[in-house]
Amino acid sequence: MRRSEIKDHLLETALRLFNEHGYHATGIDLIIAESGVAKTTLYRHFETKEDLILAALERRDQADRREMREFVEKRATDPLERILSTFDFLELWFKDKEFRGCGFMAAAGEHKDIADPVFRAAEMHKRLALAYFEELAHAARFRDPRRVADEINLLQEGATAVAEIARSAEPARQAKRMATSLIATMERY
Amino acid sequence: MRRSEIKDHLLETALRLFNEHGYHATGIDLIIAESGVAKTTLYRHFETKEDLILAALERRDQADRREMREFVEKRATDPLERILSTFDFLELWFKDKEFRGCGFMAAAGEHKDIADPVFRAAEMHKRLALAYFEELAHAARFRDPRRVADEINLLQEGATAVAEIARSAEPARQAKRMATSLIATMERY
DNA sequence: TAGAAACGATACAGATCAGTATCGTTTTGA
DNA sequence: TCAAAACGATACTGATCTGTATCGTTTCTA
Repeated sequence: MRRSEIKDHLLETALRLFNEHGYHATGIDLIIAESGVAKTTLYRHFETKEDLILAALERRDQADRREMREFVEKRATDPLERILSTFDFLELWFKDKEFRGCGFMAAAGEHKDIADPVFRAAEMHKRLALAYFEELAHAARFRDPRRVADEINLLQEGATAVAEIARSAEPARQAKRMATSLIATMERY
Repeated sequence: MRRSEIKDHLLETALRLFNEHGYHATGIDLIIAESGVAKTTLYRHFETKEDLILAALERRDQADRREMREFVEKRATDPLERILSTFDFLELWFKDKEFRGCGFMAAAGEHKDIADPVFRAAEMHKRLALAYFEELAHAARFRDPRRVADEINLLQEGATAVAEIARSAEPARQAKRMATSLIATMERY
C-alpha cells in the first residue's frame, strides 16, 4: 500500500468496524489488526481514538451527502420528484447487507453529552442533511420549504430507525408514501 | 435499604446510568459506586453485565408501556384522540431534562448483531409498542389498523430520533400534526 | 432464637483498553 | 542519491474492564 493511501485505508476500516460493532466496542487493536497497519502508524495519523472517530464521521458525512446528491440528480429532474427520490436512496441503503442503522445516530447514542465533539459531529451531519431537504423544497417552490424539510427529515429518521430494528427496506417505501400524501397538501407558488 | 429492594435499586441505578452514558461506557464499578451496593451483591442478583442490561431493559419496557397506556386512558376516551394523545406522551418525555433518546434504540445501536440478546430485547420492545398502536387503531375502527399503526410508529421513531439530536420537544408536536393529516385520509368503518 | 443466607468491604485475577517507546526497515522527496 | 521521515513490529505502561475469592457482619426465616 502506498503511504498516501494509509490514512484513507484506516478511515475506511474504522468506519466498517464502527458500523459492525459500534464505537466503544471497536478497539484500536481491532482496527490495526483488520487494516494491517501498525499501531504507531495509526497514532501518527490520529492523536487519539476520538480524533479517529471524528475524522471517520467527517469522511462519512461528506460521502453520504455527495452520494445522495448524485443519486437524486440522476434519478429525477422535476423538483418534486427529487424530494421523493431521497426515499429511494434510503431504500437502497437499507437493502445493503451491511446496513446496521445510521452511524451518526449510533455515534450520538454512544456520546450523549451535547458538549461531546462526537455528538456535535453527528448533530452537524443531521443539520446539513436537513439543509439539503430545505434546498430541494425551495427548488420545488413550496411556500414553507422549512416545514417541508422538517417533515421529510422526520420521516427519513423514522424510516431509518424502524429499518435498523426490522432490518427491512419496507420502511423506506412506507415513508415515501407518507411523504407523498403529506406533500400533496402543502402550498406551492 | 431493605434487602428486597436491592435488586430494584440496582436496576434503577443501572437504567439511569445507561441513559446518561450508554451501555458499554457504563462500567459495573460505576453502577456499584452510584448504587452503594457491593459488587458481590450485584453479581449475586445478576450473573453477568449482559443479564443486568437485559433485566434493566425488561423493567423499562414494562414501565414505559404501562405509563403510556395510563397516560392515554386518562387523556382521552375517543379512540381517535387516543391515538393522537400518544404524541403528547412523547412530548412530555422529550421535555424531561434527563431525556437522551430511546434506551432501546441505544441498546440496539450498541448491540447490532440481530442474534445478540440485547438487540432482541430492543426488537421485542418495539414490536410490543407497535402492537399497542395497532390496538388503538383497531379501536378507532380503521379499515387497515396495521397500516395506521405502522405510520404512527414510524412518526414516533422519527420524532424521537430528531428530538435526541435537537434535544427539543418540538418534533413531538410536529409528528402529531403529521399524524393528524395522514390519519384524516384513512378509511374507517 | 439459631442457623442459613445475603450483605458490605476489599483484594485480586486475567483480559483488554488507549496510548507510548524503541528500533530496524522502507519509502519519499529534494 | 542521500537524508529525513514514515513505516512495521513489538514490547511495554498504567488504567480500566468484568468477574471472583475471602471474610466478618447483618438480616431474614423457619
